[in-house]
Amino acid sequence: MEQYSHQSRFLVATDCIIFGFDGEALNMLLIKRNFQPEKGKWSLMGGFLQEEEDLEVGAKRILNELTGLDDVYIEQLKTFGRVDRDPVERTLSVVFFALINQHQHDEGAVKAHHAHWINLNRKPPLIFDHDEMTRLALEHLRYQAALHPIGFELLPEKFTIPQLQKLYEAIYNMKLDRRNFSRKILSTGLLINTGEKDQHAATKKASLYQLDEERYKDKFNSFWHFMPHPAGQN
Amino acid sequence: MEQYSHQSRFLVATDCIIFGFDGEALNMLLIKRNFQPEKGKWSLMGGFLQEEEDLEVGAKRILNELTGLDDVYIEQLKTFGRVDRDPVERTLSVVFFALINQHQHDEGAVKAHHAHWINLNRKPPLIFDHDEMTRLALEHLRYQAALHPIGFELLPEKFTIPQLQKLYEAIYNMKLDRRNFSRKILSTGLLINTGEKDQHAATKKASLYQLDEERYKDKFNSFWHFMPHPAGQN
DNA sequence: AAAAAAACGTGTGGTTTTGACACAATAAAA
DNA sequence: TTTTATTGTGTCAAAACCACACGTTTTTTT
Repeated sequence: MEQYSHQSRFLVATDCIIFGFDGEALNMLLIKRNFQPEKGKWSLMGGFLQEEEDLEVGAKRILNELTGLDDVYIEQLKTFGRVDRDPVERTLSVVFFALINQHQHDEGAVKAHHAHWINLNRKPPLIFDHDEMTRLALEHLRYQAALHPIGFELLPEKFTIPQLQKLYEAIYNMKLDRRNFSRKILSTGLLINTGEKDQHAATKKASLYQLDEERYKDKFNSFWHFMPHPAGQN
Repeated sequence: MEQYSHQSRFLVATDCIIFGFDGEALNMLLIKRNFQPEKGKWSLMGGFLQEEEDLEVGAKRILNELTGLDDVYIEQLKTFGRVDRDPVERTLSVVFFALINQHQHDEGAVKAHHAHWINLNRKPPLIFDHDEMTRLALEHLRYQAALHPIGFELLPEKFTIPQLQKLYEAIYNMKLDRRNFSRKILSTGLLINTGEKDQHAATKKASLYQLDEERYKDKFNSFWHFMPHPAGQN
């Protein structure tokens, strides 16, 4: 069959926005390009889609190449297609959104790609339309994290409630009330107290929790309001 | 510059999921293909992306071709890229999600494309991965409508609260309490009572409302809970 | 060794929001 | 003019929310 032969064909790339959390601030993994075009500038990690490769597989390939990680939380975010978004040749970019446990990645692979964890509040300008992609991803993260129990993807398997709170505070750039936050999170029934205590802590040691995987899958799409409602918003 | 010359290029299509509401049920606009492949089967409206065309422009072109409408609410939903999703040749499809006022479209254009408004509850199987696209779109509609004041896009400019409620009931396939629904919707402050009454009604005439465009834009991204919380969900 | 400091865990109370439900008002039809 | 269908407004108890207080645990300070 040759019905499509007269249609145009396009380059398709995948770019990944990789968020990580170091316990204090929200970071993203960026690379300093050592190839043309825009050599030396900051950009998202990306690559071209291969002939026989599914989109998500392509994204995971790129993620694995950079972080050494395999089981990463990713979502397809949006496809960017402005005609002139890549000065070399028109390229569509399917943008993926990834959350990883920052302390688990492969240092070597990161170094090899000239990649760095950059605090979101100190992000340099990126090439092409990567700033726009980043804005969208952050918006999406805020949206998702307010409604779904997604933050766990950024934390180690076992974590404390105060750690989780710090993560939320970093995501939204706001202070939260310790007691209300704890009550809200626990009321989801998604957390299991392991009985262990966080030995890192300098003062009173907080309990370590882990996800109840069963309930997590079940209730992922329930609606929640993890963020407080500023008075008068409704 | 020729840096990308050795990379693969792909066909890129746009498919549109077009939702409409006839006052009773939620419908989508589907076409009966009169061309190969899969001639005679039902499918979404779609078309190939053109060389110098932005993605959203392409989607709007296709929408306009089918409905005659120009200012349509659309969102990019997701890009489908399974290697074998189109049997003729690998084609990526960027799926758009459109909400239109069903009573405003161009009958002629619809007929010319062998298109029909099909009640979502009686949707026939569609070609390729269009069923999966539809599922995702419905899920997205439910998600969006539960949290954002998006339903208005499916109604005429002036509408009554009971009309809006019927729309929500159609979206979620559930009955809602009239009084609570009204209270919730009005509490958003997004509706202006025009003072007019709906002259269609057979009994007591309901007030016609319209969107407060100003506040709508401002508050679109506020969080709401338009759907009731079944007891014990949280 | 005792006191201070820091951070954690749980509780309380007033306010707001929610969901279930009742009743009066309006307009056409019988 | 009665009946019927539908709309607008109100009530109340339960639940959720937020602001805030207090006691506990562990390290640091003196």
